[in-house]
Amino acid sequence: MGRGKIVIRRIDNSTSRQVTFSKRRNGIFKKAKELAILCDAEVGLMIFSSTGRLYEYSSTSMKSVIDRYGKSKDEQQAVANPNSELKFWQREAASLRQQLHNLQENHRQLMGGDLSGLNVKELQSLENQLEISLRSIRTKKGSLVHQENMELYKKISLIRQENAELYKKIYETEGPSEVNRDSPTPYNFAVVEKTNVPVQLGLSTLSQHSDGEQSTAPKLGLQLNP
Amino acid sequence: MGRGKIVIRRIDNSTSRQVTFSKRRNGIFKKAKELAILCDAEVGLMIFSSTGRLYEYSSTSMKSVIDRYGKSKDEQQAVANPNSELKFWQREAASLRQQLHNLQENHRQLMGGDLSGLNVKELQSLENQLEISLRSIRTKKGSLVHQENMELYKKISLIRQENAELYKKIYETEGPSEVNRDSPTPYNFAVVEKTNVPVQLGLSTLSQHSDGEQSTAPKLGLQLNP
DNA sequence: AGCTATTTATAATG
DNA sequence: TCATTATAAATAGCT
Repeated sequence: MGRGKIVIRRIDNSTSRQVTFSKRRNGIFKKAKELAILCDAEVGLMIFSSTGRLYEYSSTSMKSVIDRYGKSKDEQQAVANPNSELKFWQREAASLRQQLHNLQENHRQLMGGDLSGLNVKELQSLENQLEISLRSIRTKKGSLVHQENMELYKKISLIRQENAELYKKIYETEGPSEVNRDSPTPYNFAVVEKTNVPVQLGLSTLSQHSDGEQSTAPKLGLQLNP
Repeated sequence: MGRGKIVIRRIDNSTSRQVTFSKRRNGIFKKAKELAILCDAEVGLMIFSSTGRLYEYSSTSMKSVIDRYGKSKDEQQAVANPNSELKFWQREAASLRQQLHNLQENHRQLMGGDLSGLNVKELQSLENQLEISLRSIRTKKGSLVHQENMELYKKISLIRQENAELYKKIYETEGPSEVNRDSPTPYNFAVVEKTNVPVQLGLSTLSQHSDGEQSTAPKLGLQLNP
């Protein structure tokens, strides 16, 4: 795959050999990564250049790959080792790995992955499950947003109260001047009643939204920030 | 480098994944051999398939490569120690158990379980994920139901045709009597046109239902059962 | 397991 | 080393 065909034998010219090494090393690393991802494989690749330098790639970690390699080789030799504790742990790991694999498969399917091989009934059940999940998530989110808003209102109320007291101070020391005119209501109670109106709106909006666009809900709290 | 371009992501279909694995494994082994020869490099390549099978290549010997790797990394490989193997498996089991636990937690959360400890943003993300899943499930279900209906209509058409032929026989043997009056149209073609009307309705209903109550959809097929 | 239309890797070159 | 490009090689999608 180049301008000309080459024979696979050692490249004599040292410079060309280096250049080719660099290019092909990148190529094979890319291939290794693709294989690992596409085929869900664990890959370990070690390359020592002719100058002795190490280049490595592993889809997980080289230690894991080498350990697994050693283990795999031991199993292949199948030297009937009567060490029951070792066998116990090996079986334990195999069982756990199986469970993990099953759950991963389930999870992948759930997250919109591979739906082939499911019939209408199974799809209906999946759909129902997801709908139940969605409902409880939305409920939870709604109450969280509500709580968040409540805290924000409380905060606002406190700040307004503080303001009111500051105005009161100014009023007491300077007399009833124009300072009061273009300013918010200095009375805390009235302010609280005012700010409570959007709270009710926010709540009813949330419960209506159980099936549609809801990403605007969190903004309710933010809009009230000074 | 194939009939079509592909995205590098896990291949969902298990059979295709196996086929691709086999092809690409051969490809990468060839590349590794060529690199070793062309560039006078020492190469070690270990690949574990998703089913756990080991495939390996090394230009010298895997032991040599791993030893050299260990030296190069200034790490000692204690795999030879039989006691450490036990520890390895214990660690392996612990790690797998942890992964399993995490995934189970995730799964439970997803299936409408314990949502405490999640903030609004996380809940929103979960909600979005579930909505995507729901959409793809509904699409899949819709097409399955449609297919089912099509088969039922075909069946009905065949039965009506049979009926028509029976009527024809009666007509031919008994002459044009009253038998025909309170009975369905004996002509097959007309019947097929009639039964086609609900097909169109069913289809448009399905596509409109992408966001709302859809559990009635499967009944469309059932209502037509004799 | 083959077969090709395509994509991808890379040898040669600037 | 870097970029370009003509060409060889790999392989995705089929059968």
